[in-house]
Amino acid sequence: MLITIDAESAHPLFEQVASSVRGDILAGRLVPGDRLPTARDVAETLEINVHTVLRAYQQLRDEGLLDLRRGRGAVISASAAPLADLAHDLQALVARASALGVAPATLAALMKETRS
Amino acid sequence: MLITIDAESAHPLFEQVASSVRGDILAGRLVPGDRLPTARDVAETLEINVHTVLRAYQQLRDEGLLDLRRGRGAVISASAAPLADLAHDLQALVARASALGVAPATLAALMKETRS
DNA sequence: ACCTATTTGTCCGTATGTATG
DNA sequence: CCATACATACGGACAAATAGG
Repeated sequence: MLITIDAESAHPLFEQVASSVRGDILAGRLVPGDRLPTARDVAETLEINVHTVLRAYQQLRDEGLLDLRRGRGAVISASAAPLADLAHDLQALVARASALGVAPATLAALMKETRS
Repeated sequence: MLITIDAESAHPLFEQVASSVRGDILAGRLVPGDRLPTARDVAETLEINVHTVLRAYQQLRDEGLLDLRRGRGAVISASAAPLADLAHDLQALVARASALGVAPATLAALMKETRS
């Protein structure tokens, strides 16, 4: 488990932390059940504030990728498993939308309002 | 515009603020284009911290209900665009993901990592 | 059943950055 | 150029759930 950030990046720190974990899940380096280091540990390692890490963790929780429990820590959630497969079709959709001038962010917004 | 909270409630303050605004939108008391009072004003009125209000506002933004702009304030967002065709395939993908136990929010997060 | 340490959750305060008007 | 208002980050404090002794 390696969470990395780039102080020079224009992206917010909390977003970088979330993105780093997300990438590890997509790449299969993190699988359901795996535990992330505690927010405090990550914060100390990266030399950033605990709240910044917690914000990243909570964002991932909102995305359904992380299971957070007080006193227990952060665990990759079960629903994070079949992501690699979906990622392929997702890219196709994004490409198609892009050709229509629809930005990924717009698609993402649409997606949140889509009921299955 | 009246945002109310209950100090005795077990629900978090930021959630109560978000819920209050959400209710007003659902009830039609707030329509697209309407401006919310600034976070600082709400905080002072309710005697809570600005961050607590901002957190509520940002959650509503993540839900697609609010449009936040620096220096301008918080505006109820216009309902989503047409994109009917795209929405159809989108729903199919969401349904497929759902069958795999993957939440829409997870897909939306994935999208951020997808390059077109 | 009790106590303690751990770890996330919330809230407050402060400071600085940045887009808007 | 300047005031406004959201955005991010840091710091501290206490609460609440969990796990372990």
